[in-house]
Amino acid sequence: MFSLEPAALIKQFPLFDQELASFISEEAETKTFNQGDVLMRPGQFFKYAMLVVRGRVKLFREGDEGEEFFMYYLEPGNACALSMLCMARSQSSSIMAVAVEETEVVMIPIQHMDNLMKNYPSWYHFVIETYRTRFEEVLNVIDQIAFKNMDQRLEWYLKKQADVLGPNLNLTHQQIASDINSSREVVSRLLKKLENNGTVEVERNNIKWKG
Amino acid sequence: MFSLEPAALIKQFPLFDQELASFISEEAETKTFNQGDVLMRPGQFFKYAMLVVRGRVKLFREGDEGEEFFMYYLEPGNACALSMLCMARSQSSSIMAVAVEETEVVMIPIQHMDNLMKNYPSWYHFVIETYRTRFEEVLNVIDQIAFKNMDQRLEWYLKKQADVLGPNLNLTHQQIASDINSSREVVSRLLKKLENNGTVEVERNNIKWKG
DNA sequence: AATTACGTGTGACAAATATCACATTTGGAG
DNA sequence: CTCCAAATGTGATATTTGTCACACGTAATT
Repeated sequence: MFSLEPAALIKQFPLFDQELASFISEEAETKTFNQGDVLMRPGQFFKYAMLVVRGRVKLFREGDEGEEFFMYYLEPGNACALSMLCMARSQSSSIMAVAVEETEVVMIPIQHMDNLMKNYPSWYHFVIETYRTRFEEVLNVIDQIAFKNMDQRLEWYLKKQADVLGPNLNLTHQQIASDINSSREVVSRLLKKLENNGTVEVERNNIKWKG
Repeated sequence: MFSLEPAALIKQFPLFDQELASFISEEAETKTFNQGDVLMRPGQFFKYAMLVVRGRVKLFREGDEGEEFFMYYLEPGNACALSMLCMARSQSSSIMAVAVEETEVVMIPIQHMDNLMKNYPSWYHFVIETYRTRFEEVLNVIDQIAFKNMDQRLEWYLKKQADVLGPNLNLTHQQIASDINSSREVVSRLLKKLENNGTVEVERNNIKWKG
């Protein structure tokens, strides 16, 4: 469990200064999500800015026929950029966020945003940094799907997974195919190629990244 | 030519209030770019937040082999989100911005950002709105290239162009192909289909959108 | 041990898109 | 007008990716 102490906040969010951490400690709550819980769905309205302090959240785009296209993970120390972007007008978003393990989130009611922006410069820097990182991430996704073939995209995907989840990836080929919007057979074949390369080792329900 | 009067600013940027417009009027400059001028290139550092007041700027992602993948246009009243995101740390960006016609831009030196954020709530709302719009735009791009076939992507592309440039699009098939990362022949064939549909009329150097 | 569900492997084929080679049209420059 | 360069049209073919049908292996269950 995460304690909403200023010191703990600063440890998770090094950009925060003392005053900001104190304020959030006073005004925010934490909430725990179970694996599979939805933090954000298309059309939802935001009441809180959400900062991850434990666990892991998967962000993906939903296609018209229910395809789930993986975009990125939020880890402890990350904030959900969308929850901060949309708050100003409680706009709807078009992206799904799901906890992939038990996940704890600091929830800051959106009515504090103006105050935070105005009186806590370190909050503003944190927000900017959050936007910047996510924007960059999304641009990288575009690079991949616009310019690269499946084999490169698969490799990039596995690398990104390994960066976050560690080198042992408990994924079925079907899950991967869904995340990169391909098909199981294609993924199986490409994985075999990567295995011959020495880039991965493939077992049932497990892929070991050796890049 | 754009006059940096508060009233003119508010007309272009309705979210601005009087104080903000006065401040910008005092501290910013305008700069005119000719057609083809580069406003932003990968790796460049930002000294100004840039607000478009006249003309039109094309934003696109560059592939490793020089492909140019179209993302969106900035029109009068829009700001370059990247120029605001990166300023905080003068980060490098990985996206190109080129004027497609003579374009005038209000340049606000980045050293004013903290002050603007702190003391001008309408600035902060404008920034949030800018981010939100651009993020949404980029997510739509991902939708298209992740889930749609070329014919749908072409149609979407033409519609987006027509929304900005009007129904008469002075584009060659080659330019379109480059913008959607396809090839001229494919674009020609798909355009013919759309013409049979009644969605467009195709002439040399000109496509009339009738969606 | 037999059964079952699930994950994976594989070949044949289909569809979408890219590429190549070359023909044809069109508008403008001389 | 003539000619040239640019833009477009078109068929043949290659490549990439998706789909289908079914075989096989493995782990859990009865």
